[in-house]
Amino acid sequence: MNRSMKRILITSAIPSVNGVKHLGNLVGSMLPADVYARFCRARGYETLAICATDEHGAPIELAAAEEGIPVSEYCDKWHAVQADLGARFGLSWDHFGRSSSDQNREMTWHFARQLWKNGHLDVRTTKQAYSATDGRFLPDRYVIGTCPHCGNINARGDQCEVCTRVLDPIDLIEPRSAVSGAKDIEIRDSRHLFLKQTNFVDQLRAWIASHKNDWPVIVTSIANKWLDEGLQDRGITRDLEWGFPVPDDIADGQLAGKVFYVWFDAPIEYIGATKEWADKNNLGDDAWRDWWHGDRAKDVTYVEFMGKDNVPFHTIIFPAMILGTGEPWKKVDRLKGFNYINYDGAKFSTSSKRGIFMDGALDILPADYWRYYLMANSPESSDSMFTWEHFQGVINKDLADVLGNFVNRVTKFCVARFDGAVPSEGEYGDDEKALAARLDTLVAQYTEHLEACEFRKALAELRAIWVAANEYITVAAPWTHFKADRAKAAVGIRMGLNLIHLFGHLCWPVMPTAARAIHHAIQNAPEIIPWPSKPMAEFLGQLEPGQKIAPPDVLFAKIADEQVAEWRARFSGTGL
RNA sequence: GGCAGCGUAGCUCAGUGGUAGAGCAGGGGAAUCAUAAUCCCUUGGUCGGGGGUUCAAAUCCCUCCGCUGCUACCA
Repeated sequence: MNRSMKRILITSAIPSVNGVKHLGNLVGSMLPADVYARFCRARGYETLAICATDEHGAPIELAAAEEGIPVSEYCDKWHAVQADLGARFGLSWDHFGRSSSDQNREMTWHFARQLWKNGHLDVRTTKQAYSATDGRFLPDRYVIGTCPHCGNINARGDQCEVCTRVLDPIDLIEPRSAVSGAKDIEIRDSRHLFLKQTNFVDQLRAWIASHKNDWPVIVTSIANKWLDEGLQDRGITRDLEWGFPVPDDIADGQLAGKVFYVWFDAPIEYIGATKEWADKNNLGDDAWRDWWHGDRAKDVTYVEFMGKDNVPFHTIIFPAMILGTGEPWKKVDRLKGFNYINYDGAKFSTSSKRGIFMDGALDILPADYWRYYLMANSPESSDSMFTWEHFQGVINKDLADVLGNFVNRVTKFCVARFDGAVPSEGEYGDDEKALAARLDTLVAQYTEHLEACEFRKALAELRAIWVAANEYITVAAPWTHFKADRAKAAVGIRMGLNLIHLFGHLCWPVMPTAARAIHHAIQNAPEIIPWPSKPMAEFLGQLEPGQKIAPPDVLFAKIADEQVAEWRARFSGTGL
């Protein structure tokens, strides 16, 4: 393994296995992680991109019950669906794991044992709602009753959505089970393990302060808010059937029958999934350590992608767990947190099917349309807004007109006038030199922004590169010069073809399929299309005269007003 | 209620102390290779309201209004 290479470990917040994810889930974690991973591979960095489904927790247990199938079967089914949709969206994970894996169970037990051994876990007795009819403990939010503050008869046990007050199920008047409606709710004592997060406040504060300038504001402000409000020790076990059982050697078996809290084992799955990846590829029992542990992972830069809802778990709880092990685990270096994308003025909603989900998105348009739009408008500094008009405008203008039409006009003209081969006549002159100089700047800026995971800015540069090409071809005007000065026209088309070749390289991290189609117009593309490292003057002069080209079909079809009307109706959700 | 973020052109957003910006949309022109696609020029904003600090404020402080999120058992 070449250890002089830059090494980048990338994780996306792992999506709940529970159903198909919407574009809001995609845009904050999986998609930017993939664009960055592809960029890193294109640059030749040693890259490992990890994601997984999060398969534990009460909602999953209950969803399986609702479908009437065993939880493991439910997870198998939806993991496969999500893996398929991810692949169809071009998400190029090195491994898409499962938090319920054997590897993750071992890793979770290891973390728990270390924390227990080091005195960072407590056994405490808590009051939990129990439904005899359901035969189970109920999470707070699955107990429904009348709010003692405002009288709302459908208040949830964790919080009343009408008066927004935080509740305890004990407070509810006439509590009932959200699962069965049963009214025989009783409060029982239940022992649980607690992570003594308070042991790590100072270390966490210092660590977060050290990232004040390289993490987004949204990330440090959320993390500091938690610290400022005072950390509470956190329960890390639950009264559920489905999950990793607490081993008997922790607390002398006092936790028999309990499982670990989903948020305890979910972040560990980043490591567990790396082990799954190593096992799958027969890399040996210790290969995962090269990314995660001690000196073996010393040269790794670890980058995490997530929506803002996930930030507390990745800045406070998981780091506290890592600190508590007393072991040299890799901690996140760059934490890219995202805000939310709203749909036509309100939130995407999984429960009311409002908004666009990954399967529906692919039903109507290829993945690259979505990838480009979402990254060009990613909610980096604040929540962003999806509207169909805006989406239509961006796709039609940027992709169909500025990029697609450039490829089309140059290749078609080349076929009509130069026999479909790279013309050989003429020499590059001042216009071509000026273009190369301008592109040196734009490509460098595009590269810097991708390196910094500044996706909106990066894609604005990419677009500026396409615009520069259109400006050039307008001035070069080969269609005007063709009759009087064939060599001059040849120079313009040769440059145009080289520009298309450049686009194939530059688009690949964002739009892998379209990038390959663009590159294939000129010549075959390697599996990973490498990042241009040469100066533009050289890169744009590399196509061999006489080489045949192959004009592609329409790369990006325009979106018609009628389609927009149809899609708006289709995706408006069940609430309308 | 508490905390956090946001409020800049018709729309989506940059800009965090030094003469208000981009893309789209709108207006005018050029070109006719191309998916009627491109290129050039251009209209447009008392930077949510008010107060303060400063030689200078979209930017810092205070206050008010509005929107959004979080509030620890939804991930």
